[in-house]
Amino acid sequence: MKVTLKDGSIIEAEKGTTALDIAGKLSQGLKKSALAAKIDGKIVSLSETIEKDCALEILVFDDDEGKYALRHTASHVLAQAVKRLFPEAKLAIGPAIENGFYYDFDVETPFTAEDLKALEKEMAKIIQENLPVTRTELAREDAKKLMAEKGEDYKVQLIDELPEGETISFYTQGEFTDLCAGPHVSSTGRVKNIKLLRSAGAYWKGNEKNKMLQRIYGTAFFKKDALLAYLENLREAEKRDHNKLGRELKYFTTVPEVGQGLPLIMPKGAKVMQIMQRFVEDEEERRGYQYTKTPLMAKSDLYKISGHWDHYKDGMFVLGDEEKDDEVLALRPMTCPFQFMIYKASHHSYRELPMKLAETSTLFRNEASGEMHGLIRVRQFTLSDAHIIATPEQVEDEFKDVLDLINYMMKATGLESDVTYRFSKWDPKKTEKYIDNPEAWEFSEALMKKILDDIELDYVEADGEAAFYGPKLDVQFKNVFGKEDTLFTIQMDFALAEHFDMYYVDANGDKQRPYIIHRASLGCYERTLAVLIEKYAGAMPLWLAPEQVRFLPITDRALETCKKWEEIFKKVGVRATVDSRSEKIGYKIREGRTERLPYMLIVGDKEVEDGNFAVWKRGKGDLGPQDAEGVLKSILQEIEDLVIF
RNA sequence: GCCAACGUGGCUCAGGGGUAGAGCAGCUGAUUCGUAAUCAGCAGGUCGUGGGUUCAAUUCCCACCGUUGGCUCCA
Repeated sequence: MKVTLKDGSIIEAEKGTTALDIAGKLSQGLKKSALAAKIDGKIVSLSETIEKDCALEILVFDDDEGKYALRHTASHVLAQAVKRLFPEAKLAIGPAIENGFYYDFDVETPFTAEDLKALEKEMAKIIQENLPVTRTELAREDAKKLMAEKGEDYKVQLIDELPEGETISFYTQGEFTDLCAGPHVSSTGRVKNIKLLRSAGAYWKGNEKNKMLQRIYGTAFFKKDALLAYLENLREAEKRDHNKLGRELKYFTTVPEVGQGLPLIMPKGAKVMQIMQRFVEDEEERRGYQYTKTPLMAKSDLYKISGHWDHYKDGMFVLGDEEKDDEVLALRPMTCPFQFMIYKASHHSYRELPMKLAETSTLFRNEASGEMHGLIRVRQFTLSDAHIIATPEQVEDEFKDVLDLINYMMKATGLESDVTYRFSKWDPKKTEKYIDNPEAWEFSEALMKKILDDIELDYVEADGEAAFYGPKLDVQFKNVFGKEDTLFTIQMDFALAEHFDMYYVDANGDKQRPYIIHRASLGCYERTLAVLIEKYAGAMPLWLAPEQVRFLPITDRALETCKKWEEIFKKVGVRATVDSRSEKIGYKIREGRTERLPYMLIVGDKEVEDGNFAVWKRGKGDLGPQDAEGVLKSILQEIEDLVIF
């Protein structure tokens, strides 16, 4: 029997040898670090026997599949520990996920921090016991019977939902058996380094109508050092949390009297937002966008036309009572219907298209209380919003132009390497969530896919993430906790032009329906600010820094010179201040460092005399004395280089 | 909205059934200093809010509000 290895070499093996045996033949080291195998492209456990010629790859922890196998087994070890300590717990599901694993349990009382510690100890024991993990297959009825006997109602339900003809497999380690497709590592001893991170509630099958189960999150690594490094990383990342750092650095605050999800943006935060807004508005006007200013609220009539009343009412702040009042108003959750009314206020020729209407738009969404998070999920936010009304022929180019604009914004803010793209599609099963027009969905999703493939964008597809009126391309960013949020979005809309009866007159004098692209360019400013704080750990890029330069006089004798230069810097547009307090220079520098100032220019008797600044630069430290005018010029140059490229 | 943890001066935190403490920040004064904290003094809290238990509650119990991590939802 011939087995082809990853490097193309072929070795002879007897029928019935296992993947692990072959790993051992190759090297003892590989045998030790092997976690799973890939046979003819299929991921399997190492205990899998090989019966015919095949291609074999031994997977280790550095391979994603190896990682998943190890962490998947770790989740079984957790479940086994839970069963030992809490025999009444019912098992739900327990997959490996990015950076770790979780397992959902149905228990009477939620797990406490002490429970997690005890479970971790028990898991260490199970790992110590080094129980072999073995696979068995059962017929559907036998599988159901086995799980029903054990009282595992959720597993019975899972078996019922498996498609006809599917192999039903179980994995057993010691006294513990779990329904599972695998693959797993060969024994519990391979799991080695585990850490339980937290417990949290989670709905069975992710549906809020179902029972809430208790989920335990954990992680596992092959090497202890890697686990420790990962935990250290988590702690480091949390220090960058915008919700902590943004408050510490006085970018924003919240007070109970104002309310949840309603942050108060402080001068530093407002300055960064203002800089971004000016940048966005200038750039968009250059690209042919026209700015509008529309009301923050409207009668319910408007939202009824757009469909928001039917699809989005729960998310809106409604002023008044539909039963009692003649007129019911609502704060706007979106800008589109308002700008559509502007479009409709006059007749349009195809010659005027594409028409690009932009607005720096404040929106209101009544998020549920548990959903608010710092500046990332709020109830009022300001979006650099726009709607492009175009002929069908123009849609493709316009879509590409929007992507180009977004790219430019991401380069300017330095976020381009931190984002991923998500092609958000509808879900035909969720009819209540989406406009019912299957052909239009199929058509617009196909069009969008063509554009994305055309420009060779690297994206993932996500079902059920579309807007109610059409598919989207979302630009996603992960926060310090690894949670993903949308930063920018481009949405294809085939429905609202119809709802609003928008049209243009074509070359033949006939009325035609335009296409509409909804898009946000620098996302919403609150969220973008949060993302920037996290990415830069509060050290804003020079062009966005609320305070770019601070002059530090060493003695009061240098104060006049500092004030004179402050005026000059301000005149040419550099945001500069003077720290005029009678404190020691070390104290002022320490404070400037904690505030992440990009530049501190220190002026003492020597500098006054020589016309120099002693330059302190963020990330570089003391650069020594430099010619004052030269410093100003180089700072101006540096700012320009960051924005124009 | 659901599951859980948490809530003590502006911030970080200690304490704990007999009405509260530290450091930083603030204020006042002194110091004029060369690259991460000068010294001294002063002031600041009805311990998130409201109920209950108790002779007595900031501490124990309940509700609400808020914060945090998940779930659901979403820019």
